[in-house]
Amino acid sequence: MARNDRQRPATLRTIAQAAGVDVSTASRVLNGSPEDAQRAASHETAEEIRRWAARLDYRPNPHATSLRTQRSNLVGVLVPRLSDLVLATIYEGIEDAAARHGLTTFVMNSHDRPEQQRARTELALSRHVDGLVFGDAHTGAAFLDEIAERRVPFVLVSRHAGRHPSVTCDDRLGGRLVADHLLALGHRRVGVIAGEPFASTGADRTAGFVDRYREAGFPVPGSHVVHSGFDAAGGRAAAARLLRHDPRPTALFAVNDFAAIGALGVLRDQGLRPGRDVAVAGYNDTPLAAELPIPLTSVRSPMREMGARALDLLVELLAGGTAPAERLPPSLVVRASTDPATPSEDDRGLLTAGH
Amino acid sequence: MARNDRQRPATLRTIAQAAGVDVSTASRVLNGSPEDAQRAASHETAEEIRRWAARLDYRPNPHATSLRTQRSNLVGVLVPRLSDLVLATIYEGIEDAAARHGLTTFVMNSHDRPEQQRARTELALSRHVDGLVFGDAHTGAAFLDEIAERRVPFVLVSRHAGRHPSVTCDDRLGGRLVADHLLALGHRRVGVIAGEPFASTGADRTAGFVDRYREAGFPVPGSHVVHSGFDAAGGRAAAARLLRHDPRPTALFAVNDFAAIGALGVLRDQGLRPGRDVAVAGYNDTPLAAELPIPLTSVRSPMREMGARALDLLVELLAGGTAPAERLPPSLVVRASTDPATPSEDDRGLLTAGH
DNA sequence: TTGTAGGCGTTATCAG
DNA sequence: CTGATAACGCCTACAA
Repeated sequence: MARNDRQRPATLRTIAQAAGVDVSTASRVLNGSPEDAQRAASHETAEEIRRWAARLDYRPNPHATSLRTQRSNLVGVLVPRLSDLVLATIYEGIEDAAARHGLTTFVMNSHDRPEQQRARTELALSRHVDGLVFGDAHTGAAFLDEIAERRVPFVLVSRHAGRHPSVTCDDRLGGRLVADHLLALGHRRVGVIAGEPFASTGADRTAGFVDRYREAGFPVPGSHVVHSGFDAAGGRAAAARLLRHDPRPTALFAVNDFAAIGALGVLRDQGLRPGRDVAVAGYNDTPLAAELPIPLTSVRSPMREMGARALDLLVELLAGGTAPAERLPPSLVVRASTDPATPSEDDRGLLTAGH
Repeated sequence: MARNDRQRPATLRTIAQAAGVDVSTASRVLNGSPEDAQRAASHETAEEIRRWAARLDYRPNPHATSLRTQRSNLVGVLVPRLSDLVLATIYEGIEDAAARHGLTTFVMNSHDRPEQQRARTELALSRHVDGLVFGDAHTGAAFLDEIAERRVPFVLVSRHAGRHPSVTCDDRLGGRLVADHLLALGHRRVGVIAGEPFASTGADRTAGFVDRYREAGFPVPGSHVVHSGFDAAGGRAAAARLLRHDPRPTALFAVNDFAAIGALGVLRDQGLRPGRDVAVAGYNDTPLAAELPIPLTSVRSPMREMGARALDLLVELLAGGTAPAERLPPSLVVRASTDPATPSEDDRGLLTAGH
């Protein structure tokens, strides 16, 4: 009893023989353009071919096609880590769009480590991908320039770097929205949990926020801008540092919801009430933001859309077109962590402000 | 200026010509087994070939190899949704293991919808994957049986179904651990937020929990077991229903951390203090569990390991071997949401009890 | 409208 | 030990 009796898939030859035509006719009918199909065979025989294809469960062998056409229809995607909800969501957008274009994507984690970015990229290249999407760009790193020089088509998503094509959220604007909101609530002494310095997301959100405060006449001192990991632990450490200032800030802006959650933890540990004693705002409007015991004010960024757009851009690039940088608009969602008056039971997340 | 000047990658022929040997020799040296390489050429020429390969940045074209060998080294992975932290983490484990085995994986979301499971699986099959990993198995669905009948190698992960090979957490045990804990704390009237009925995870966790309570002489009435989505919204709805009972349960077991977070929200909205008025326990020990304002008691399940093991099993299957079902052990992590005495600042998550 | 032939890059087989 | 040759499945230029 052979266990390996998974039958070989039908090939064009199989179909052609069954339908009594030659291989090229079958090919034109099944895999060619609609017009090709029309010209290739009479309606009658075309139908016959299609019937056989269906019956024999024919599917073109993509490896043969790739070999022949020099296109793999494969796209490599690099993210810091897929277990980061933000990047998982962006990837869902990428994957959706890829499916629409008949492309297959595969993701890899780089953990934001340069040597892993290199290694994973080389791995993707060795799979002969048609192009790449990077969700883990580091500003100022030479790596992407090198890839670009090798004429490998790619698009950045979420973070931008250099003049490479990218799809991002308008993070400066997002930072400004938070600043506007906190200013309106009367906060003058604020701290920023700024994320990793190499990520444009954190840098831009911080810059937009700080700019607005400076314009308003309340410049944020450097001591009140603290870099951090993008996770709760990072947020916790940064918040602890910021709260050591005396007088302490009355509001904290974390460039990321998870960091904000860490900050909330620190407040609780110190017996401070988020939203009353210290306001806290996050970024990305992660589904959890609305669900927290004290719902979190956050900037909503169009994560799925960013992913989808990035892949669309890549497709244009692959078609020989050109890809501009795109910035998608954010919007502020006000909740109780900055504004205790905000109703929290029924209309979670429905109260949005923003442009 | 052609924009399409991405140069064609070097092929075996290129290398062979450069090194002054024939193609098959180059092939044996570069892509054959180490012994093959030894036999194929003198150490001298072998080195020469390797040097050229490195210089010309040669990488075997995987499409050609697949075509020739009838193996794609591709594995399709199906999950309900990748933006679910649990599945993203499992997938990271899968991807790690796949890389170790020289396999490429690609993930797709099925949203737990049967028609999408079918469609995505067919898509994977049309990519000529060597095998599949399903993270979205539905108990009692005929779908997997059909796939098995077609002799497509696959392994289930996280959820089991039928007698198909699977790698899961020992969810019954996990449920028992929670029951043990709540019983020890004196809870006699408890409610279960049971997850989706088609997922073995929720069903087993519930069963283990309920069994233990029955054994202890406090059977959980059916009215106190409520199905729910695996997200916060689902948990919120279920918790609201459970808390309508009079007298109300003194403890809630949610088969999933996100559902537990939803339950925490409901408690807050009703002015009840988690851990004091009503105990809440979750499952999976998501990184967030420890970070919540009131840290969440949860069952730690080895998510990455499950993913990695599942892929290892698939590899065995592909090698013609056999794959038993595996259940990995869970462990309970006690925190303030069930036991207010639990210290919460310093040693979050370090206090584990376990099987 | 239909058919033929060659080649994409690799590997396996067979002959020297 | 080395080298030629065929074939994996598909696509397409060219011929009939």
